[in-house]
Amino acid sequence: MVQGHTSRELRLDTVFHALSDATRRAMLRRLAAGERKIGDLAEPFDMSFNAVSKHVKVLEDAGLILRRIDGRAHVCSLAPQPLKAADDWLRFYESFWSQSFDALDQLFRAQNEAARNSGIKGKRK
Amino acid sequence: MVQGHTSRELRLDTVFHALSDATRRAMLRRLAAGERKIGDLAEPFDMSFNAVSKHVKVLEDAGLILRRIDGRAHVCSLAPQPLKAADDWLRFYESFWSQSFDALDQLFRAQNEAARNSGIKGKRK
DNA sequence: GGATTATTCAACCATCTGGTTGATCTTTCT
DNA sequence: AGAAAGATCAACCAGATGGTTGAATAATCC
Repeated sequence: MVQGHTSRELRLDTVFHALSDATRRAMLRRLAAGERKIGDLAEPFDMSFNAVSKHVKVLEDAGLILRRIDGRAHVCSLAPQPLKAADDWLRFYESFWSQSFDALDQLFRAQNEAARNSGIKGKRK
Repeated sequence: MVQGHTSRELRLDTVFHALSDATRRAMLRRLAAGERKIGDLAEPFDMSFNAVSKHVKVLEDAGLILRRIDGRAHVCSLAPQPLKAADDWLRFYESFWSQSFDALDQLFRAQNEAARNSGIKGKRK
């Protein structure tokens, strides 16, 4: 019964979910170059304007973009803080991937860790 | 018609999706301490063993864990490479979040960038 | 005022998601 | 051999997701 479900966890849920779609990631890349109105964001994609509008909403709900209304146009800009939150979570694992151990090394290492930590089912059969 | 959909894109889709669930993130944290059999992974959570088994499959399909079969137990270990791929994607934005600019600074900056970069559809018709 | 532009909202649809239960399979214990 | 343990598979379900179309709203152009 761990299941903390802090608001920070919920936030990470929505941020990672927003990032799990290539269309939305491409939009963020585009916004890194500067503000874009939604129509401009839609232009490169082979889907309806409405579909793009929905993607923008997902990004907005995740806090990844800000929307400024300028006349009849909605202008979007990048809001990078949630990306930092996601990166903070990921960087916990930096030591694992930076050690360039291959699958076997990793297996060995993990086995050692398991033996030290749990001690339980060290050997079987 | 951008829509590259390289296999690397597909990979990021599945990795970010796998990370978008707090239960799965907790499992990865647990595996960072060493190998665990699926039953051990299931123990902290208030859900059926089968539900946990499905989560493990999602992580496995995303390449985030390896599974080794040991007698009747399936032993999981962390496979950190896809986490690095996700981090690589995220770090592109490091300059944005590290500059601690607030929303207004960012707006200003993005506007300048937009003026310099696009120029294209500044006005049409 | 009327047309056009930029966008949202609402309804619909197929598929995916995260959970459940029940049956099955293999391995280990006694 | 039979029971228990560890896990998968299959079917089912409610709700979310990603797309569509059509209608409505608000701002700008003529």
